[in-house]
Amino acid sequence: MNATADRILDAGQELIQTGGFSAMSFQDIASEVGIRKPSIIHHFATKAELGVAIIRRYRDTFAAQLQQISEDPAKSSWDALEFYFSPYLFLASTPDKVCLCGALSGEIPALPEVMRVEVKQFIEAHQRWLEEILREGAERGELVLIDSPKSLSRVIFNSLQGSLLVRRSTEDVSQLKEIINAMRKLVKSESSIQQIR
Amino acid sequence: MNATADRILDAGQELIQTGGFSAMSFQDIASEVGIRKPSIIHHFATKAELGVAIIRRYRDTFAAQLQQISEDPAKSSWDALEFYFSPYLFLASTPDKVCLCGALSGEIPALPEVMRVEVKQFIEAHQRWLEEILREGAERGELVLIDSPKSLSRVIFNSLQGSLLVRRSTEDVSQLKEIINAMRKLVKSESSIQQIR
DNA sequence: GACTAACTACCTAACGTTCGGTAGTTTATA
DNA sequence: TATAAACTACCGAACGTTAGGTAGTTAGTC
Repeated sequence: MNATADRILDAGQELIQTGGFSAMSFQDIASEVGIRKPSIIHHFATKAELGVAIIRRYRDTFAAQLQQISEDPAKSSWDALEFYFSPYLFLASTPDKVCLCGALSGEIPALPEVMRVEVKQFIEAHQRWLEEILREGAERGELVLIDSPKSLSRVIFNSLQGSLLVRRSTEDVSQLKEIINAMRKLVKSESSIQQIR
Repeated sequence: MNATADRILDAGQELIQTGGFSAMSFQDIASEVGIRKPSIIHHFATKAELGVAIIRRYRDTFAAQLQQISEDPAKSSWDALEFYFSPYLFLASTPDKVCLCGALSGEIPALPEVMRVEVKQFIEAHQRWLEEILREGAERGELVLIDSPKSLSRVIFNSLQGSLLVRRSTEDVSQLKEIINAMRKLVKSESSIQQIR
């Protein structure tokens, strides 16, 4: 059984990923957790503070997993890339969940300043990490890139975020899988000499 | 001098593209247009109705431009593609404007049902159009695709939407230009045999 | 008895929306 | 052609609801 603070974070994150930060209310969280609205304020003084706590927890968890993969010599660049894809594939299987940073990026203008810097750092970390995987993979000959690691990492990250975003409108679950397959081709040597139709 | 209804649509669209539909209030629009809040209701009975009108106008304008290009025999697939990129490049030059359908996709769960179907149709139209350009370009030998027209159109559309979204966090204006350059490479023959580092 | 976690009750501000009404213009009819 | 009816564009005031947040109080634990 989790502590109340954790359950508040869980419920809050879920609500942000499904409906956004603005649409998430203390009342929603309270109903979900089974406590009263002001009890949340007891744990997180303001909505902004709660938002920051949710981002930091998510980012730290993710960063720890990424580092673990990076440091494991048995894991190839392919493994790292597939690991990076896995949470997106999970999100694609849900009806309307998106990546936390994608959800928050969409409403940056409405966010308090303290949260904006957190989101920015989170996204930059993602892109740096992806770029590093691609660079290493290319150096070790495991990947053959069709463009520079920096450009490709931007393409991959932005397409994934875009797919999750757009899927909520189209309700087309397969689109993200399609994108990921396309991304796999972009870092594989075969596709770069094969010309399709 | 535009009619009041048009000026309401203009102000509303601007507000959605910079801050989102939820954050847009009748009061904001009224202040911008220079009328009082209830006067907006005289032209658009509900916020949802206003939202629908904004999407339809945007979509119709865009569709007309696209059709014009498609029917012009002097325009190549390249021209059509570059035309498709141009509004994104314009948006990238603004501080925080995103594509209307991107902005709305991000808050689909918060939108009234009547607006959701409009957004969905809009996005599907975009993707169909892009796919058609790619297919024709490949058939006429003007483009050499690294993947199927359908997959590639998804990659292009989602990357563009994702870039606009993410740019608001990173404040990195160059990223969208970078993406568009990468997209150009994906449909050019040279890049598909050239392997970069 | 101090501290923590939860509670009830309440606040202010903002939201979309409704209501009743005022000008000014257009249309229909006697 | 004068007059009445209807319509267009807008307004101020208020509604019910919801939001984030505050104050003060109670129950349980070390």
